Amino acid sequence: MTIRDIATKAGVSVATVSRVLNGQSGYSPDTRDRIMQIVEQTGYSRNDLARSLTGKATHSIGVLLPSLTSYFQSDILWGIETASHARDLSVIICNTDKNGSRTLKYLKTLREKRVDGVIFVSEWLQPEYKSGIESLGAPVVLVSTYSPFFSFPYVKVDDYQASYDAVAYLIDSGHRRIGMLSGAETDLIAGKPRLEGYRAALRYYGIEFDNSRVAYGDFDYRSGRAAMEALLRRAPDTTAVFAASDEMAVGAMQAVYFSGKRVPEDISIIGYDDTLLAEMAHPALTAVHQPIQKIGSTAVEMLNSADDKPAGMILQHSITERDSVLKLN
Amino acid sequence: MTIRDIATKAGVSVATVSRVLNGQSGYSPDTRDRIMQIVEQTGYSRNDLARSLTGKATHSIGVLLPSLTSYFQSDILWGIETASHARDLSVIICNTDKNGSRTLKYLKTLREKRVDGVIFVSEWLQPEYKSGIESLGAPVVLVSTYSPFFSFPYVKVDDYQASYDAVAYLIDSGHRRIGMLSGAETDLIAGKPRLEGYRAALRYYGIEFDNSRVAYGDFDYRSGRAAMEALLRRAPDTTAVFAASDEMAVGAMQAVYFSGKRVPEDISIIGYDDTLLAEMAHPALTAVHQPIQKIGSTAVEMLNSADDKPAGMILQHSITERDSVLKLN
DNA sequence: CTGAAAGCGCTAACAC
DNA sequence: GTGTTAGCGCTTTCAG
Repeated sequence: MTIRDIATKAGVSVATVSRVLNGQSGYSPDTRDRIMQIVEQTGYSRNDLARSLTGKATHSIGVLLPSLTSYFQSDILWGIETASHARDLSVIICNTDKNGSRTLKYLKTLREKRVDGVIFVSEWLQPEYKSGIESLGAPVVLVSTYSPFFSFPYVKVDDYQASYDAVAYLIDSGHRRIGMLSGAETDLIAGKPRLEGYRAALRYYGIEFDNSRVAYGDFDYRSGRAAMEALLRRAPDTTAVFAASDEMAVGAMQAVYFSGKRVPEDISIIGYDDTLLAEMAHPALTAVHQPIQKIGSTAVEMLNSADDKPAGMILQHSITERDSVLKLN
Repeated sequence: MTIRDIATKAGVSVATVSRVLNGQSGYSPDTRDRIMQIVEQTGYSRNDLARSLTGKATHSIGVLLPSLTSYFQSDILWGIETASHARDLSVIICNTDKNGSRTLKYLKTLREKRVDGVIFVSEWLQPEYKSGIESLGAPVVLVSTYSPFFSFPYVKVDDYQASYDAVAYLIDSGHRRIGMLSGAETDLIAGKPRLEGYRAALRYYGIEFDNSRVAYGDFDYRSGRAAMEALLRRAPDTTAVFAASDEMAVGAMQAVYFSGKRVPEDISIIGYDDTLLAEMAHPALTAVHQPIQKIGSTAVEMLNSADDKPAGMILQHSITERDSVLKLN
């Protein structure tokens, strides 16, 4: 069943059918009704491929993300999907698995599919992606990341400031011997900035930075647990810890329990992201809150705001207080 | 840059270019090299829309799921995405939000995009979807669900048997006063069967079913917590509980803690799914294991195995023992 | 108000 | 081996 079939049945031309189907003008109410009726009866479905081929939009966007299995990624995706659906955009997911060649392949596919835009989530854009991205010929926006090589609009929170605030919160609660479970220092998005924020807060409050109080991981549960074990070993007098992600924080809790200590009585922990995990933890996790879903939906909006996109958009973070931080004062 | 452009540059016809681009036969190595070189230079990218329009596949599938934000859904999606990528299929995600009209709208879009197949994850297929699904004109497979109205192939574990085994495990561990945190009885997929499995196990071991020991929720954390609170109130002498999902189990743990009891010393808990959450829980959660990612990838395989699809595929479940169940014997 | 016709970029006979 | 040509289903001038 094509537009031509229904044109024939209605005794009009394809042009007319196309017009009514697209809500344009230039036909009598009469013919419109006749056409619509036939459309209903026959169960005609327009072919979006043909439609897009004529040079219009494809009504689909691609989302590249390093992983699917964390509440953070899921929530971002939720925000993106919801906003897209509201705009009649289909979203194609691409799990890059932090793999360069996989990413390149996705970029190729996305280009062949002529997507209307692509969103990179938590991805560090390699210079080698340049040609692949440019030839996309579509707008791109960055989520929870940014790039020094590409000047794409981004939407994220201020990692440095958020970390600073988390640590300041710990200090305000009376803690002085504060450790950190950080991402890799080479990670210029979620690693270094958060670590710097931690150091800056210590500095501001006149607390000396002690290298033995920071342990590294890669944001996931297991690495958080391992990092905390190391930290506990190296600096057992630590009374509070700032974890660079909720998952790491939960891993840290586990390590604390197994060391025979308690949270928050012996060790306070503050997380980062404020995902559902923070609520599920026991004790419930105090954490830096990111408006995750909103970050996702904002990205979609930026994709569509043709021109005058801001260079970037920094969304507000905050601290959600729960039960994992002991107030010493 | 189209196939025609590169044909001109190479001094051959579009047909020839198409042939080499698609690895068909019928051209000299010479012309092939010439063409490929021009393709490289110009950075030509084939237009998949045009390609699909000619009646071939669209190389994309749609995945409908009720939610994005649970490890279970994420893992299923991971399995689907990974298997799809290996087959050069793009996956379009559709978050139905358990909403009928949203689902119908997605079905419409998916049809307009002429997807090669669609996968329903954990969705109960409403009769009203019938025309929408049929007019898709594409194969569909069901994941972690099945349908009495539609005879689509499905892939899942045996919910009834898995639940039976979970409860039998509890009984074997010496428990007799066993409760259950169930999904709605009206949920014919993950609700009723699991509840029936629970009852069957009790029956088999000669334990009387006690209605006050079962509380209902909807598989998520909060409902699990609330259900457990109710259960604790109604049947405080319960020594073990089977939760219909890991999330509910974790919610239950929280309720237990707040009631002043401990897991597993006072109350044992066994979960269902065996997601990352089970590992993150404290104590680590013993749970019914489902091969989640494999379920996802298997679904993609079924989509592609043209004919002779099995009516359904029941994957093996097992029990992952951790620390949330106390052995009374 | 409505129709004819020229593509959009590609594939697939069918010729030579 | 290689070229011609007829679509695939739709949008969009350009004419009436």
